[in-house]
Amino acid sequence: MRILIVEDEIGISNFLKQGLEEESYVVDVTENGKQGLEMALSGDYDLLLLDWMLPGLSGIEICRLFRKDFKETPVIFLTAKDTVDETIFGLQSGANDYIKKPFHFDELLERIKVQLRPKSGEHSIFSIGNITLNTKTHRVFKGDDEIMLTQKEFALLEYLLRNKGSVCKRTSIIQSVWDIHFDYNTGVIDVYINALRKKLKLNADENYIQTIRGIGYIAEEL
Amino acid sequence: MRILIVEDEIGISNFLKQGLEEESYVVDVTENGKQGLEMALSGDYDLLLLDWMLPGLSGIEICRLFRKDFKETPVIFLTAKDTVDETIFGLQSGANDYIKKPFHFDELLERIKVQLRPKSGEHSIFSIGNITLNTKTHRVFKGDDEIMLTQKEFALLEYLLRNKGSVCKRTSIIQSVWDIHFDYNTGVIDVYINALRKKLKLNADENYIQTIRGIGYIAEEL
DNA sequence: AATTCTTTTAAGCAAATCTTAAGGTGTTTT
DNA sequence: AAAACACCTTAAGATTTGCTTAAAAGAATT
Repeated sequence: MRILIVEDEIGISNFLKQGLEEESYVVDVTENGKQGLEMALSGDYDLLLLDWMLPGLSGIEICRLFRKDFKETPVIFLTAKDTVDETIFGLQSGANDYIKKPFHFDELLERIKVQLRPKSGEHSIFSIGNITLNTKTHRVFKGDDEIMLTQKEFALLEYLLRNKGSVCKRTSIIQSVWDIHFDYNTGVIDVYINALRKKLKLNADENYIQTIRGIGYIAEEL
Repeated sequence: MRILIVEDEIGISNFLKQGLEEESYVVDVTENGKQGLEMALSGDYDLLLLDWMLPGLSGIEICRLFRKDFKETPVIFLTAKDTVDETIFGLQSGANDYIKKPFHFDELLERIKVQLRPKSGEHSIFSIGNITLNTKTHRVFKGDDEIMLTQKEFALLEYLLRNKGSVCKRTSIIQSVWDIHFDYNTGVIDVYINALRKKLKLNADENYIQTIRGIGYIAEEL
C-alpha cells in the first residue's frame, strides 16, 4: 500500500514516514502543495495525508482539485485547526477524515487502517483460466497445484489480473509494482513476465499473459 | 493542445502566451470578446482562458453563449473579482474553474493541466463501419475478426477515428502520431495509410479512409 | 558469517516494427 | 500531350523491442 504525505514541516513528515514504513507501507513525501497534487493525480497512491496549511496550494485546494478529477483515493487531513467550521469545509472539499495535531501516531495508524480496509464486497480472489490468485491468503493456484511466487512475481500477477482485459502499460506496471522513481528501461519487467509465464507453465493454448509490443502486457481470458 | 486566450490587457496575454508556449501548448490570443466567441466556436481549441471583464462581450457572456452551443471545452476564468456571488455566477455560466488575479503562473498551469487531463470514463471505444478500436485493450476488430496492428498503425487509426468526420491534415497527423520535429515530407504517412487499408481490408464499398488530395486524410462513415 | 532466496542488471539473440527510397499510378496543370 | 505533382505500393535496411539466460547485487535466514 502506497501513502503520499504532503507536509511542509520536515520533522513531522520524517516521523510519519519512518513510522509508516515500519508498518510496511510505501511512503513518499513532498513539502510542496503543487507537487503534491501532481503526485496525487498520478494515481499511484492508496491514501493521501495532507497538511492543512501548505505553501503554494493548501491541503483543501489539493483535495478539491483532486476530487474534481473523480479520484476516490481516501484523503486524511492533518490539521492544527479545530473549529467546527473549518473542519466542515475540509470534509466538504472531499476529505474522508481528519486528525488534529498534535496526535498520537497510533491513532493516525488506526484511521489509516479504517480508510484502507478493503470495502466489504471487494474481491480478494482474482482468476484467469484455471489460475486463481488470492490476495488474502497470498497464494496462487493453477488447478489444484499451488504455484510458489516471490513477492514481486505475486505483485505483478496481481496487477495484471486486477486489470484483466485492459492493457497494462510498462510505465504503469513499474509505478504500481515497483516504484515511481524506478528506471523502467532496465528490463526487469521482461524478466518477471518471463518468470511468471514459466512458473505458471503457460503453454501455447494458455497464453493468458500476452505481450502488446511497444506498450506493455495484457492478461486476458482466451 | 490548443489554448485560446481572450484577454484585453496585452501585458497579461503576452506573458501567458509565452509561458504556455514554453510548455508546448499552441496558443492564440484575441482582445475582443466577440471575436473570441467566434474563435471558440470554431472548435479548434482544447481549453479557453477568458478574462472576466472584456470590451464588447464579457467573459461570462462568451461562456454562456459558448455553452449554449453544447460545447464542452473547459473554460477557466481569469478574474480580479473575488466575491462569492460573482464567482458562483461565473461557475453557473458554465465555467470549469477560475483563478484570481494576480496569480502565479504555476498555479494557472496546474489548473489547466487538471482540466485537460482526460476524464475517467472517457470513451475508450471508437468505431467506423463495422470496425472498432478499443484504446483500453489496445485492440481493433473488424466484425468478429481481430486486426493485429503495430503501435504506429494503431496510433494513426486512433487519431483518424478520434477526428472522424474531420479532415486530418498531414502536418497534424505527423505532429500527433509521430513527433513535432519529424520531417513529414518523407512518405511515412502514405506507407502507414496503405498498411491500414490493407490490414483492414477496405474494399471499394468500405472506403472509410479517404484521401484528401493535397491536404491529408479523413475517416468517414459512408 | 555463511547460505539461500530474491531482485536487479547486463548481454546476446531473434523478431517485429519503423523508416527510407524508388518505381509505378493516377490526377492536375500548363 | 507533356510535364509536374501527389499519392500508392513494395521492399530492403535500420532500428527498436522483447525474450532468455546468466551472473551480480541485495535481503533474509540460519
